Amino acid sequence: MRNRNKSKSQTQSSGTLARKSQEGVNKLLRRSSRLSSSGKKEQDGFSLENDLKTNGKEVVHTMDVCNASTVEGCHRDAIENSQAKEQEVLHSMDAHNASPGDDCHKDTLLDDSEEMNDSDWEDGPLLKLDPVNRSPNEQMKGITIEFDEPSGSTGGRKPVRRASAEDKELAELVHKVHLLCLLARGRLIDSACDDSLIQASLLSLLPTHLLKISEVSNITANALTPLVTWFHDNFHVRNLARVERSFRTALATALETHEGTPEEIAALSVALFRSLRFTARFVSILDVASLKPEADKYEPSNQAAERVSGGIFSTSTLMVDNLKRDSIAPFPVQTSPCNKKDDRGKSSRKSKGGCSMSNVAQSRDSTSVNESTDGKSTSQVQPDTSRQCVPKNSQGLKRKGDLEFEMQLAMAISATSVETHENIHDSSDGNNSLEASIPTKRWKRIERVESASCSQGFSTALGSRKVGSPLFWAEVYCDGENLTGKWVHVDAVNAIIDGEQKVEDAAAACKTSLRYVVAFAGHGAKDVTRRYCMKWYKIAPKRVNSTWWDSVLAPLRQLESGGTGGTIKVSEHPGENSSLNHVILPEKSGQEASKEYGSKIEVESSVKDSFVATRNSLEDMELETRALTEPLPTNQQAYKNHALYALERWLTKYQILHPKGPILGFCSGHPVYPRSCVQTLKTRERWLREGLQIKGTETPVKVLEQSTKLKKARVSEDVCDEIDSKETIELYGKWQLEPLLLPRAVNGIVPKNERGQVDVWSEKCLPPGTVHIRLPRVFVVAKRLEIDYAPAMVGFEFRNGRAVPIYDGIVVCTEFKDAIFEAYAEEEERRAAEEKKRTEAQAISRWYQLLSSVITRQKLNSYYRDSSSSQPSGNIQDKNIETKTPVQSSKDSKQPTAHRKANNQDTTHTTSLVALEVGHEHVFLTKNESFDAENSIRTKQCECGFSIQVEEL
DNA sequence: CTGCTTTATATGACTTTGTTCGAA
DNA sequence: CTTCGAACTTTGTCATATAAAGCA
Repeated sequence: MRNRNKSKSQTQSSGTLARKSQEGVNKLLRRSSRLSSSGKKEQDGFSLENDLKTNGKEVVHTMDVCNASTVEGCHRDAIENSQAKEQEVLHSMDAHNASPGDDCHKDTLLDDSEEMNDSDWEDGPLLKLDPVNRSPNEQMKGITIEFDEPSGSTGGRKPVRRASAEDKELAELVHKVHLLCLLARGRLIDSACDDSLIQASLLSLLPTHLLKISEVSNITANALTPLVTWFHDNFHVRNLARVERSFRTALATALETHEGTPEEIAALSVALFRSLRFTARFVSILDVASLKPEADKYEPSNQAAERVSGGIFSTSTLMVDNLKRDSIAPFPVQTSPCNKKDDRGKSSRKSKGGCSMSNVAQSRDSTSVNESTDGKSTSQVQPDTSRQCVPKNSQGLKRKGDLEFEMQLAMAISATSVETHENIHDSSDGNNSLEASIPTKRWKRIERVESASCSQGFSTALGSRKVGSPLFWAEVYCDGENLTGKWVHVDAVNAIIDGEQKVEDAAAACKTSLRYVVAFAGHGAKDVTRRYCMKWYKIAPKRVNSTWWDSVLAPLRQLESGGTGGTIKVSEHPGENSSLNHVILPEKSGQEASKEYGSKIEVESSVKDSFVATRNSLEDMELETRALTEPLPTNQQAYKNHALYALERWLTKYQILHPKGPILGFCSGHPVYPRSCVQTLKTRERWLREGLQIKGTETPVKVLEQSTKLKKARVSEDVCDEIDSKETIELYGKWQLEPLLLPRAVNGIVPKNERGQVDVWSEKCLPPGTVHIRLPRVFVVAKRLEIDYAPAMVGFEFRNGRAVPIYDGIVVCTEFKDAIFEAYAEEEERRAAEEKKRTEAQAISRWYQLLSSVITRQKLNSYYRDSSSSQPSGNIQDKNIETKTPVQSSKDSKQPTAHRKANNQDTTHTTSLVALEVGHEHVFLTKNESFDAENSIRTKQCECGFSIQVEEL
């Protein structure tokens, strides 16, 4: 028996073991697949970013590159034991030696394996590929993984693996954390811009004639032009491999050398404006990790590399971080020679791209190190900047990504060249369409050249990189604009003033979306995305839940509005920043105040207060207006989830237009309604849950037909008419409702529903005059007292593919509440007493059983003297159990047995007492044990001869 | 030939009101 | 005899994402 037990438990445990290890391996596989792909990316100069999105733990690893390889190693070791999957894993790990085009193949492989784990695990190794005999050399040659498509790989290409809820949650968390980090970074930069030393140094550099600008009272955007031009001519974006201690020192260095990252240059411009007593903000696109899981999985997301090796903030400023990695990465990633070469070529190309926005200006002054690697492509656009730096690469092997990149670069350059020239001299907004058309044409031309020069075809649909995107700029408050004053976009890096409409296009050209544009000032921040984003419906789904974001920004907004008011303030009332938060009448006082302010700098502090508050609220209004006056999208799909507009055809089953109008416009013939007319409909029962009921006279506004389930019912029941009425779902809208009015409880009778119960979704669902008593077994009391009650259903449980109601307590009339509580207390007391009595009785009976068996045994022993007390039989030793059981010896049999019972697991009764001298402690060594398999009785023996028999269950 | 629209398909999310049998 | 509780079992529908086809 024991043997059987043992083997059984072994099989059981091995069963669970197998399951456990399978789970473990699956997990490892998943992780290693990520690691391997990231490992590959390291070598390609790409990134570990995907890990950020897939596994929380890996976030840690991705934070420093050096760990990654170690981790990979560990995984490898760990996986070594799992025979079946190992090969695949190793193989996929080796994939980083393969060419970059293998992404999808690899994914296919991993996905397949993941899916098969459930069913095929026990069937032995999956020899899809035969990697065992493959020599490392072969792998090093960059042989692509080939497999014979054993499963017929449905659909041919990459199997789409949908993100699970877990993935989404994780992605959202990463997104949020990233946002917070970027906000923090922005505040850091903002406060560095306030540094008086830096501001003073900037002022000292400024030519005298430009200093006068601070005396202009009603500053306009145009008035800023000479200042911005000067700044642009004197400060340049550059690749810099600096190991910066803090941003402030970085900024100081940038100031000293007149060059720095776009971030630094933009920050310097903000500092300059502030030093001239302008109200200026540092504005940044927060280029966060995607909210959707694996959204940029197939992008060659080089930006992610920056997140790892460089700062998180400078995600899209490739040049800086790539260079950094190449030159100063503390733990250079292992790269095979060929890869390395490639990598370098690529990164230099990237770095060139990073500066593209400012290339035009920089080419004037040849400090720019940004060499173009491919004369052909760029020369069309910017002949001056192209110099052959890495000619080999450009002639020889070109990969899809490179071509793509070069095209984008060219595009960006062309876009910049147009914008820059036109904007400096003329800040009107009329030439948008012209500008937009030019890059496209260029692209086409370039593409033609490229495809001609490179025999291999390529797809322009390939993932594109975020290169050279404008990410940082300044906003200066110009009182001279718009009567009331206005925040003016000033991109000193690219010498663009008042080009807020161009930001979106420029960013889009670089595949950066304006999900979050945040302005930093006064240690606070404000979301100004709406100023720059024209197509809100496109970015809205890419942003976090707005309540979360608003709550995060709320305190920062306060600071910001204080800061933007405070900067411009005259120093007479320095302590006023904190008291700026009361909003006074928005528009009128604002205009007055601005006029007053414009006339003279000495203004009364109260007026200033209102002015400041108004400035902030004016901006709010401006942004709000933009939000509400978004142009109608031209494609229908945009209306699907548009926040402002709706098309009837995109409504869901449970939606309706009420009232149906006004019609705001037409989109390919379909009338466009305001989204506010869209009402969500619910069934009577659904509304009940919210404590609402349908007004007596109302008829369902929409009736849906239910299908499959009731067709079956019809077949079985053959009662068509009745079911037909059942087959519809009657929906009602909000406007048809009134607060729930349940029949009042009268005469102690609880009004119940058709099931004889009360659905307690919330307090509102309780009929008036009743209470919900949530106590276990309380219904017994009510029944005993003959009080009318209804079981309270509180929800559903999904069991066996079926919904089962959950009951909790009862609903009774209020007047019985106290009586029930009283009776319940009594009842519980009684029950507890009974329970106690029962347990005691049970204990006594068990003692009785035990003792009588002991006595019986003893009688038998004394009767048949010859039978020995110890019965050695089988010799099975259980090494696992080594018991030292101290047994108080006593002639009274009760105590030791009790003791033994307590000390031995699974013991039901014991026998065989030998009187011993007092004080001896029995020691039961494992080697003295024996086990009778037939009766499953274990006999333990002390050195003194005392033995004890234990029946194992 | 590109880009938009439609359609098909797959998946995730959400839905949600029993029966039978055996032990106490 | 009644009562209680556990086991059984895998539901349908809608929204959404994606690919592919269709179309201008």
